[in-house]
Amino acid sequence: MTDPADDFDLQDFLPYLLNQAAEATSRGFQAAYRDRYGFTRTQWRVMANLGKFGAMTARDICAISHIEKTKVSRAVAALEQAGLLSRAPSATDRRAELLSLTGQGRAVFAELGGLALAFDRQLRAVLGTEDAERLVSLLRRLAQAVPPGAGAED
Amino acid sequence: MTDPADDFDLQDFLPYLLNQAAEATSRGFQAAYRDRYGFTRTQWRVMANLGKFGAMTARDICAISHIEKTKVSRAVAALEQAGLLSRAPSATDRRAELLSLTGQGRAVFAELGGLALAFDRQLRAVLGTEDAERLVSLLRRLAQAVPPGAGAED
DNA sequence: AAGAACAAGTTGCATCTGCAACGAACTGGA
DNA sequence: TCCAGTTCGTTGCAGATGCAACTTGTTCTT
Repeated sequence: MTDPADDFDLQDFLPYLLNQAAEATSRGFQAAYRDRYGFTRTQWRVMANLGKFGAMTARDICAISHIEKTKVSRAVAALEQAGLLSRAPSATDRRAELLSLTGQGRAVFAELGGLALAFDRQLRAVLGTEDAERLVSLLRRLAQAVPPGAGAED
Repeated sequence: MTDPADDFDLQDFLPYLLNQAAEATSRGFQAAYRDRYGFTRTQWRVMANLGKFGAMTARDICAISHIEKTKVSRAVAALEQAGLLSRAPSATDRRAELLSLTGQGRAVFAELGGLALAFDRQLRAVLGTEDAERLVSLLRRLAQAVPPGAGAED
C-alpha cells in the first residue's frame, strides 16, 4: 500500500523542528532564572515586557506578547506576591489595572535582562551574524503566516 | 543608569521567537488531531515515530525524539488504552517492551500523517522552498548546539 | 558468582496550563 | 436613559508536565 503517510517523517516536520529548537534554547536560558529565582517562563516574559516598555495593563501584555490572558493574570499575581510588581488603578478604565515593576522588580529585570542578552549573543554566535538574522526573519514570517488561533501560545 | 538590560528586547530574543513560531505552527496542526481524536502533542509524536520506524521500545522513542521518558510512558498508556498501540515483551531485555501500532493505530497514523504532510507543505510554501530548507538547517544547527539538558523537551 | 552501580518504565506529587464560566465595568444603539 | 453586547481580569476544573523516588531487571567489577 502506497500510503501518503509513508512519506511523512517527524524529523522533517517543521512544527516538530521548531519545537525542538525552541525547547532546547528555552531550557538553556531557563537555567538562568529557574535556579536563581523560581520563575516560570511566563513570569519571566511578563517581567521582560514590563521592564522594557514600562507600565501597562494586562491586556497590553497579552496583545504584545501573545500570551494568553489567564497565564498573564496568574503570572502577575505571582510577581506581585514576590514583591516584584505592583498594580495601580487605571485612570480610564476601572476594570483594568496599570502594572509596573517595583524597584526590586527592576533590579531583577536588570540582572536577568543582562543574562538574556548574553545568552542570545551566544546563540547567535553559533549561527553567525548573518544566519542569525536570517533565522529571525524566517521565524517572524512563519509566526505571522499562521495567525494565533483563539488562544495564543504555550 | 545605562543598564545592559536596557538593550534587551523580548521581541528579538531567539528563544522567544522560536517559541512563538513553534507554538503558532504546532497549534495550527494540533487542530487536525485535537478535534478528530483527543490526542496530546506527545501522543501524536509517539505515534508518528512508531508509524514511521515500526516497533521499538520506549527508550528508543526517547532517544530519537528527545521526549522525556515520563511523557512517553504516559502517551504509550493512553494510546494502548485507545487501542492504537500494543506492547510485546522484548526478547533481549525483560524490563523493556516492544511497542508497535495496531491495525487501527496504523490507520490513524495514515490519516494524520497525510494531514501532517499537507500541513508541512503549506508552511514551506509560505517561506518558499529555498528558505524552508534554510530554516530546517538553521533549526537543526541550533538544537544541536544547545544539547538537551537533563530533561528533554516541552 | 555476588554485590554495587546502572538502566527501563511507572507512579506520586506539586505545579502549570487551557478552556469555559463568571462578575464587574464599558460601549453603542434605540 | 436603558439594555444588550463586549471587554478586562479572575477563578474552577480537568488534564498535562517535570521531577524525584521507586521497582524490576541488567551489567560491570572484582
